[in-house]
Amino acid sequence: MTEGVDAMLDERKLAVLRAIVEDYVDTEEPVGSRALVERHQLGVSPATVRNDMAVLEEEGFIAQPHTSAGRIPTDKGYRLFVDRLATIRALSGPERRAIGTFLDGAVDVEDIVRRSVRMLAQLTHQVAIVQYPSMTRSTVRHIEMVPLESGRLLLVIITSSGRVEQRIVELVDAPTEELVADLRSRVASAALGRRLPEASLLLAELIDTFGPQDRAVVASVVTTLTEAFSDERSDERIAVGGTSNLARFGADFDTSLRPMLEALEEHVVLLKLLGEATSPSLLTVRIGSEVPYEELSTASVVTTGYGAQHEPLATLGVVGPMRMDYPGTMAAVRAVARYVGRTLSDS
Amino acid sequence: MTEGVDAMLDERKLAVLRAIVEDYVDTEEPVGSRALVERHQLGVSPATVRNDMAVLEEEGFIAQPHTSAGRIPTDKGYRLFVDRLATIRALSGPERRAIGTFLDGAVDVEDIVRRSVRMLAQLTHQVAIVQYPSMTRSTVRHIEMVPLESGRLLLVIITSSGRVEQRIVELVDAPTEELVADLRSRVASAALGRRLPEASLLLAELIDTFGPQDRAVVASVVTTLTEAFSDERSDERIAVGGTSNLARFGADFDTSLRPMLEALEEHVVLLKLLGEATSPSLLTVRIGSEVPYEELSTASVVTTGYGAQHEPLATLGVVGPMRMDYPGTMAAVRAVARYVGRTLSDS
DNA sequence: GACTGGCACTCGCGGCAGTGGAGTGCCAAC
DNA sequence: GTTGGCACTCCACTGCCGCGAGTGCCAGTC
Repeated sequence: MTEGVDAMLDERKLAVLRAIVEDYVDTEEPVGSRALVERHQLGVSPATVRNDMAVLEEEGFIAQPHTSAGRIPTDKGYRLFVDRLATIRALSGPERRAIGTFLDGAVDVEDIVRRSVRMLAQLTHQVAIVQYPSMTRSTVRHIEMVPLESGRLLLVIITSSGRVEQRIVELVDAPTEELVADLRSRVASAALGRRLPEASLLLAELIDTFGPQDRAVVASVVTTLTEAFSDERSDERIAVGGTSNLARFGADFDTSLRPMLEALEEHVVLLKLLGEATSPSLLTVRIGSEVPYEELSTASVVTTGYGAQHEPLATLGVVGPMRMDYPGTMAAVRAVARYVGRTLSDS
Repeated sequence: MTEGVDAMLDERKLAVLRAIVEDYVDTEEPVGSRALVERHQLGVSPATVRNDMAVLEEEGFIAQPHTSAGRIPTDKGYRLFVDRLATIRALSGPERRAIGTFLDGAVDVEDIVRRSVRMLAQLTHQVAIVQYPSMTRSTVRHIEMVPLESGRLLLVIITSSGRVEQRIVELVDAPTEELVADLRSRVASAALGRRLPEASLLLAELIDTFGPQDRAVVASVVTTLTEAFSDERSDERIAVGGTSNLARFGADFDTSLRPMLEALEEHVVLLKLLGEATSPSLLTVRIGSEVPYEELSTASVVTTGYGAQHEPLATLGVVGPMRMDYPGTMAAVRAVARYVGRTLSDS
């Protein structure tokens, strides 16, 4: 496939494609052969460029909206551009510093997510989506177990993603102090540092290691913990920002923007979208028809996982028009993901 | 003022105004005299209606987009309609049941707010805004105080709004069991059932009632509780839904919708908007220029407080085009507020 | 005096033809 | 392989015209 492209398209044709993508992203208008040679140092005449364009069109990388118009890139054209022609532009120093200082001010997970959505939308001028750190992919950092009055037991779980959950277990009769102490230490050694699903499994095995008279208590506690671990609600949560940037689509509101706004409110759809990225930790770019949702098939989606050292906790990214500044957007998404990951593991 | 209106406008002119508002809301088009007499039983001819319309226009209740067009209501016209001509239409049985069952499924405050935003947007086909229950306006329902190992003390606070907060106090040396028991009961009697700011004051007074050797401990605990009580972050939070209903504005995207979308993302602005309602517990309707924000001055805002028995915890409402179904919207907002209040105090 | 039918007038909107210009494809020449 | 030239296409824009909805006014009627 790649050889095919190389055989078909020489260096200059690729340069023409790159120039077309760049100009079109810039001007939002179909770009013609004359404008191309004027704005770029291609060293050839418009006529030559026209010949190249004819080939590029035949191969499906560019298209004409109508006969007497310039060319615009197709999905396939953008794909080639992203894969082989674009270099991810590093963010400017001020931009990087802005991300850092803005995220450093965050006080908790909620705040980090909100700030990063805002940051991402601002940097890319597109719609930003940030998934809350996933419970199932984070690890158990701390478990507190405190007897309250009248046989109730308070459980507090702190995860590596900074989330704090508390549960209260109602027990038929109050456990002895020794039992609680024993349970506490055994639960700790079974769960601490482990991923939530794994911890659940180990905790389940714990029940049988207790004497029969204690099993009822242990079972309730374990069940409650397991429930808290697998609490899907926290995996379902998502923050969206910068929807006013939908204006960049420039299209007709009712036919194009409205369905998108609706899709963006359907967090279930967005979660699937984020979850379907090919590689959870790498930067994924899906362009136009590659986006697996009808409503967003005129858009492109740039996502990446975030979290500590290649252990993605969740995904974030942006949704924007196919005609977007891919190098800049990819750089911004990657940078924000890194900072968020760092901020989360620091706190 | 009211006498002025009554003197100026007889019964039929008011009926004409009502008919114009209703038809315009329905059809989205300027309404002419012929259409009016056809759709309503006014018992007079178009010519007569035209005379009435001329008076209504002179008084500023209706206007013509251009000479040869029908009339549309002005801000002032809608105001009169809402104040004197509209009767709040009760919701249908199925609608009411839908609210009830949908909100009953909620598991916590977060969920209640999310569900009510969705519900409100769906019922009104407008942009729904729900403020999270205010900490400062809710009361202390329960305080748990549990000594942990190594001189740490776990505090759990449950408020009337269903919110659960926990804090851990680090103490230089571990308090005796008696002290904790004493503190627990005195804190409870000072704070339980009281509003958070009030409770803070009473707790502060508590410090001096303890012996000097215990004051350091008591002071730390009270400080932590007070901090938790006045946690402003929870007062700042807001949920927005149904933004795709902005399509109902039908106006040009860039000039009108875009600024609105931006305003709706500025939760600070929205919080002010909700906070500025004339009466916190009553239904407030602000129309067009009455809305205190430039970006939303082509919109109307319907809000009301919610919470248990006339003790508003926070505010919710909708933002929609001036041309909205006021009776229906007002009914929906009021109904959802009631159900949310009930659900919160139940849980 | 209030209401009505008739009538002239206004003005936005949709359809239509004409024009200009941007851009192309092709071809012959270098 | 590249280039300049040229004929061709087709969209965007403009001005024009006729239609129809709606009005305001006036004279006539109950």
